[in-house]
Amino acid sequence: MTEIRQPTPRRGTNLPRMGDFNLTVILEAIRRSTLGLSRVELAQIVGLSPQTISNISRRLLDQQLIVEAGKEGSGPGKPRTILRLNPAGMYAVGVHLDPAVITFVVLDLLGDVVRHSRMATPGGDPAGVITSIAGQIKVLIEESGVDESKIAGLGVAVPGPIDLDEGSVVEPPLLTRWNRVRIREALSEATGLETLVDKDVTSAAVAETWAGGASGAGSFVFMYMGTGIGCGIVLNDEVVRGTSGNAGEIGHIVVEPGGPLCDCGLHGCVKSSCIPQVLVAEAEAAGVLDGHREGADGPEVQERYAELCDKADAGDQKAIAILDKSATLVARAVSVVTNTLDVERVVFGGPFWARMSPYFMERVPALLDKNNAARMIHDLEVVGTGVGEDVGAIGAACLVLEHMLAPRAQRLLLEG
Amino acid sequence: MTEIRQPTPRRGTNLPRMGDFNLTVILEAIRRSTLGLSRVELAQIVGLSPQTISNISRRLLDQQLIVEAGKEGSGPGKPRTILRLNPAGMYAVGVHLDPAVITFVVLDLLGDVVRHSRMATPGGDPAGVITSIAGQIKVLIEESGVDESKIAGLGVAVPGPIDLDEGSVVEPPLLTRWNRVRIREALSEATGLETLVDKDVTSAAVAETWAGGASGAGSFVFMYMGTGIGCGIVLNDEVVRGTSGNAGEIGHIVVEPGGPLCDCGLHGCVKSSCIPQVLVAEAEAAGVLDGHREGADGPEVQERYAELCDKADAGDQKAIAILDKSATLVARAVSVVTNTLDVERVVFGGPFWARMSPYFMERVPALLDKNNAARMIHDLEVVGTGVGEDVGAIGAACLVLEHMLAPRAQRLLLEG
DNA sequence: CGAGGGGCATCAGTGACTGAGATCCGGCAG
DNA sequence: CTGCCGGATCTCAGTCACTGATGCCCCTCG
Repeated sequence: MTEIRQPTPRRGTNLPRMGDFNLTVILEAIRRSTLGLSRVELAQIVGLSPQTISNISRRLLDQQLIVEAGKEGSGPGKPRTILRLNPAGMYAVGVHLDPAVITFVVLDLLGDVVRHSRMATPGGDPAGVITSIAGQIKVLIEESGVDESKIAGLGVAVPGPIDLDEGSVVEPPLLTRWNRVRIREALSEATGLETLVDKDVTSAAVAETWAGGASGAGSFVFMYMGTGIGCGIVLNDEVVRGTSGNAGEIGHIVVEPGGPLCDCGLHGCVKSSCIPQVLVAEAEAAGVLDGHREGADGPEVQERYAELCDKADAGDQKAIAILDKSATLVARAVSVVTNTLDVERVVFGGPFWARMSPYFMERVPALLDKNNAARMIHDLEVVGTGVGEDVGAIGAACLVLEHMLAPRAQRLLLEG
Repeated sequence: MTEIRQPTPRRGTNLPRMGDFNLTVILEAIRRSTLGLSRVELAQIVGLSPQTISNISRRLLDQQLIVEAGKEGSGPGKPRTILRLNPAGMYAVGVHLDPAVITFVVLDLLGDVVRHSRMATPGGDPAGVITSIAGQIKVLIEESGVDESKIAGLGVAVPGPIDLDEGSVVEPPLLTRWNRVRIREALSEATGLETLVDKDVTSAAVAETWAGGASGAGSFVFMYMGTGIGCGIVLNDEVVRGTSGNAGEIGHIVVEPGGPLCDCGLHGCVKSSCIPQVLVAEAEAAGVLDGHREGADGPEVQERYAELCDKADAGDQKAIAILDKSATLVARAVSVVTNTLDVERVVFGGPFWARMSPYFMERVPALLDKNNAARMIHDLEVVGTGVGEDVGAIGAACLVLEHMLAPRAQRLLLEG
């Protein structure tokens, strides 16, 4: 128990901040519409006067963030000029540093992938790895052919725990030697790009808000199904990071009575009962998968997990049982989170999601509904993300877009 | 799985909203300072120019929300005029509808209780109960001697689940017959006061932000230890309510492997393992408490629980063991929440807290620290609330103050 | 081909914050 | 006791974002 910190009162706001904020509000409205919006529609939606909309539209057009895209005349009168996002108005680079593989993407303003690449995570010391990453980023940008002045920055998604203030990685379980490595500073210097660092699951949630379409709006939990299982949290369109950027640690929620012993001393935590590595081991023990390969790391687990899913897809009852059980267990953990936060939606995603999706979608929605404390008041949607396997890297790039262009309340406040 | 809702884009902001918001920012800064602040200090803290501070101070003085309270001259130069909250500038009425007892308070602007009263919760139909409540409110206001024009409104804290949009109570487990009762409408009509309804645990968290001093700032979880156990969540000084106002349902977090069977089908949930009723039953079974009284309702449980604590205070090892175990179990649930949200503080409170506090404060901090996923990055404070047993009712009144005077981001946005 | 209607731009007008300078207030040196 | 000085606060324009009124523009329809 430490001394209570001196509270930092919320700071005021002023005219320029207000203007910038309204600009982002309008941009978000355009972004969230599939087909673009006219100025009049925007005025209705955001509640500002048409004049203000016109002025801000002009600023956005000047900045080339939006373009006028044709007219739409339904009845009499002057047809509406449709405003649409200009995909080429801004780009961002995203890197996902995973214990097994590093993924790189260049994203345009729409959140579409312009170019991507991967490399196996080198095992050397962090400094060397960071140099490799910086090199690969340069190559990727060149290959993409994107005007460098249009690149707003670099986002980096890393496994937790992290220190958001420092921009550092703090001893993640599967990345030995990465002890308090200030990756933000290092990559910022090496690439010359404005750099943001965040946790992988948080990045995935941001990806959903930016590139995920309708399911990325409002309040939701993004369940990231990777080598580990974590969640990203978005409440009222704003991502929740927590005091130090470590929100979303759900590995020690107990989901399986009498399950395997976890390093925390309890049995049947998410971390010890439903992560892919455990399921693979279980399948090996049950004879569903042949051979026992110990010390399986990232890519190997993914392969073996795919084998397990293949068997299940082919009708192997034991394989199906393992996947079904994992769905049940994960649903219990999700219920804990959704009941704590009363969100309106759960979005599943991550590198393992595509293969497990049929088994999960069949069971999870009903289980969540059954355990939903607010069942009488509202439904709880369950959807799979539209953002694919690279959600970590895409989310990393979205961190940059979100930071620059999302209407966060924080943007209004004077900094101190 | 339902159709995805049409996203409701964030609405813009304008000049008057900005002015109102800055007013609340300044008020909050003054409120959070113990001894009052001068205009110059305010300018530094909130980041606005001294002129703006002066203008807003004048508005606040005109509204009698603050007063000039003496001068403070340390060196040469004109001494600073200290601005302080005017306790009599605004009042709010709070009601906590608990299954066992209804508590009423009148609060001043500082969050201090001006007057309070209680009544046993009548068993009749809701309409009758609501009439009684309205009557008691009238009496309380008269007795308090407060100028009615200074009463900003009425806050009502109720057990969940609730429907925030409707302002209704939706079938709480211990209040039979309260099925979708629109208590907000009913009490608003009956009393003529602006009325807000919220969940008891959320109200308790709001009480902490308003009347709890330093521990009510920043991001924290308020653990409400009542007949049931729930939590209120505050992130970055703003309370989290969830889609329908039902955030904070943690009753089904599994904390005791092989514990008692819960109605959800699992064993050892918070709800089935650590609520007072269960502990009392356990104590009876272990012979710590004599006699077995079944169907114990609210007040009786509290009495019996107090007896259990008396025994423990007197050194009864079995009683101590029961309380210690409950602390361990609750700590597990708290860890789940704090790791999910990465808050900086846990605040314990509620009607049962005072008695359990020594047993909890001895064990919980260490247990939380051990399980803190962000342990390497920051500490997790554990404190008991300064707001006493009436935290529910006080929080209810604070809902009104918070709604009118807290610098919520929501205040900036145009409504639609 | 003209009327009509809706979209959008222009032009002041309002109001909140800002910067410079004036004013006020108390302590301190002479 | 008096004048000087430093700091806090106020006065007075100035800037800028949003708003309301007005008018131009462009398309459809009769």
